[in-house]
Amino acid sequence: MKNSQLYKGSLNTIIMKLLEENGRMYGYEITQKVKEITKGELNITEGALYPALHKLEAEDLLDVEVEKVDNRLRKYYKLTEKGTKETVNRLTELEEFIKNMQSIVNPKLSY
Amino acid sequence: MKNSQLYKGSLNTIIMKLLEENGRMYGYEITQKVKEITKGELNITEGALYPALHKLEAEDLLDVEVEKVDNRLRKYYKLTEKGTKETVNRLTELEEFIKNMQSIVNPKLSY
DNA sequence: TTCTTATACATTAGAATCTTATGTATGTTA
DNA sequence: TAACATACATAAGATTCTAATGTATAAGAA
Repeated sequence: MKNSQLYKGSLNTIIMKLLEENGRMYGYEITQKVKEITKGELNITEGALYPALHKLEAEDLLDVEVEKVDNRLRKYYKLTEKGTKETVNRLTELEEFIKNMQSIVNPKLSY
Repeated sequence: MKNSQLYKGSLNTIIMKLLEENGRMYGYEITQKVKEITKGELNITEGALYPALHKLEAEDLLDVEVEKVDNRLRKYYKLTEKGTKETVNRLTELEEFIKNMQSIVNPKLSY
């Protein structure tokens, strides 16, 4: 499936929100969770996901713990303290973004 | 003002929706309209706007008419027939996108 | 009168984010 | 035994943007 260009720029916020909600998750789990929530409409590709996780970790927003489950490697990510604080900002930004887009799409209702 | 990364990918949809709403508009007018609707929160830069307009025109989604008003050049853009049809798709995509993002941000309300 | 701000177009270098393709490895199911 | 699922990763190239710069006219302030 091809994702709309609209999703560009929203991946970091999605990752951080899911981690806030679920405590800790590994990469593959995130892709499956997003697929489930959006009923298959949004598929996060590995080429987008893994670099994003690495960058968030480098920015000290995520911590990682490596575990071996069923003889397979898993990297569990969770929000750092800094990441938890930043998630609040990102979610506020997302709400503002959605509100603004709705104002543009449905001007009668909003201004 | 710095726009959130979230807006990345949404400019084409914004332009097309405004043209659907207002018949025809010129570039500068679009930037002012968006600023007004979003109460100053979203500022479209020229470096984003003009290439986007040129691309939409090249894709046969927009038509352009050049006029001189008060001794200043204006390029009025309007949707082509193809552009009008495509706008419906883009707006549907935007609604799906917003719905999906809300499902992720507010799981209790939506799944 | 000169400087700033507003109007109106445009391009370009570089950044950020993504897709598509490819690679490695293990486990499960047809 | 072949396909699919799980689980990580990178890399080339595309797309979309920001920030900077450029041209030109008009209006308003110092």
